[in-house]
Amino acid sequence: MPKLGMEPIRRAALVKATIDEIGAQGSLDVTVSQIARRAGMSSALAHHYFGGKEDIFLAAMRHTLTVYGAAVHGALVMATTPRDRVTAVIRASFGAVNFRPEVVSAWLNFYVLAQTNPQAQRLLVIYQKRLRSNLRHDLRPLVGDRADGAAERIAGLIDGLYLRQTLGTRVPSGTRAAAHVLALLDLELQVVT
Amino acid sequence: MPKLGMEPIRRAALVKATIDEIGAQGSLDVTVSQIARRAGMSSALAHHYFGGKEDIFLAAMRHTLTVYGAAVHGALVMATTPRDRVTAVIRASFGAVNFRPEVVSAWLNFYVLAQTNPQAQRLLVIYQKRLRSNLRHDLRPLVGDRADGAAERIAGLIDGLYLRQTLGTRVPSGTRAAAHVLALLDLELQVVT
DNA sequence: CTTTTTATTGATTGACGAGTCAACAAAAAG
DNA sequence: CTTTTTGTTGACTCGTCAATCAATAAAAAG
Repeated sequence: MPKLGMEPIRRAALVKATIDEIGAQGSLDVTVSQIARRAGMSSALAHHYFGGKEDIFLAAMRHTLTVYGAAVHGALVMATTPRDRVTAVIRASFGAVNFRPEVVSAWLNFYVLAQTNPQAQRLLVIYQKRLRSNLRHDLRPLVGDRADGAAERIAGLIDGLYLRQTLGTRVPSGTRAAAHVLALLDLELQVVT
Repeated sequence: MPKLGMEPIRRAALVKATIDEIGAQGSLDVTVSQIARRAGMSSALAHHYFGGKEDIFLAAMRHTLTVYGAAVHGALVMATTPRDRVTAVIRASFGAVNFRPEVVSAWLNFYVLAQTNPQAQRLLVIYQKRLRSNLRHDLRPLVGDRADGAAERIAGLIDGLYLRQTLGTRVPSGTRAAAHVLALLDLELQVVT
């Protein structure tokens, strides 16, 4: 009983299923069948709407990055001072939407994908550039020409805490992770020059 | 023409080949045949000396961690003051041996392996604990009860810079990466309480 | 010498997975 | 109504790969 206009629905379902499956399985070794089953359709249909497995992966990455970007953007509009803006970026990075274990696990695997897939690499590089650029921009009025280094360290620590999260030894706490980065921000602002 | 006492030689060759192959390919999707070929033997022989693929991976991880640990240890014996010791750990982390692109790429993939393999997870957790413990111990005399947070931040930044390295956009520079972490150390020590 | 132990591989098996295709169903267009 | 477009799948192909095994060869032990 084919209903019309299924394409966007199916694509969205597949993208979500892909992130969930990669996250749940903790690996890129997920079959198209698994993804399709999780999205409630046959693997043939998945191949029909996307060209192949890699295209599905890339769409899932784009979606993840978009969600992340939206969270950051949403937090930024409510911030006024430069310091508030930096804080907003940090908080958004560890917000409930982005810092869920499956999502973090998916991120890790996207880094792996980027090792072999130029498209994936491009996407991650863009994300990195944006994050640093955001931080640098708002740090400039706060610490002047130390902004570059500070942005690099804050961004690096964010990535590092994500990585740590993938080992999932303790219960995930975005709040705690954010606190670590905010402490670093304090340090950067307290500096005696 | 079988020479005797080949076992340790073959095992070592396989371990090295595994790291190289994972690094070169940027993925855990390396076949036993590829590893064996790189190590100059048949895949059957690889299976003979190790139980299976996972055992080969775990041996490669152990080796990587051992090499890293040795580098840190070697740097520590030449350091005297607490600050020198922290600096030594940081420098060793980004030393020429550990910060080669293939090795960093292998590290990334070991994190992925740890998502599904409990043994691999255990190994990485031990590495994390050791690194933090080392840092905490030497930071204590420098910053007192702020040592815990400082160690967490420094360790996190190290991991984050490793992660960044895997995207390999620019030429890898362990020196530059180390400089970032040393700058953070400066901040931690300059703090006004 | 024979027998055992160690080293080694080509060939094979068995499983699994990406991608294709023919065929069927229903809605929209004509 | 017919035809075309859109949605959907089961079955199949083709390739790959981990793991096994039988067979060969040389050294060591007896």
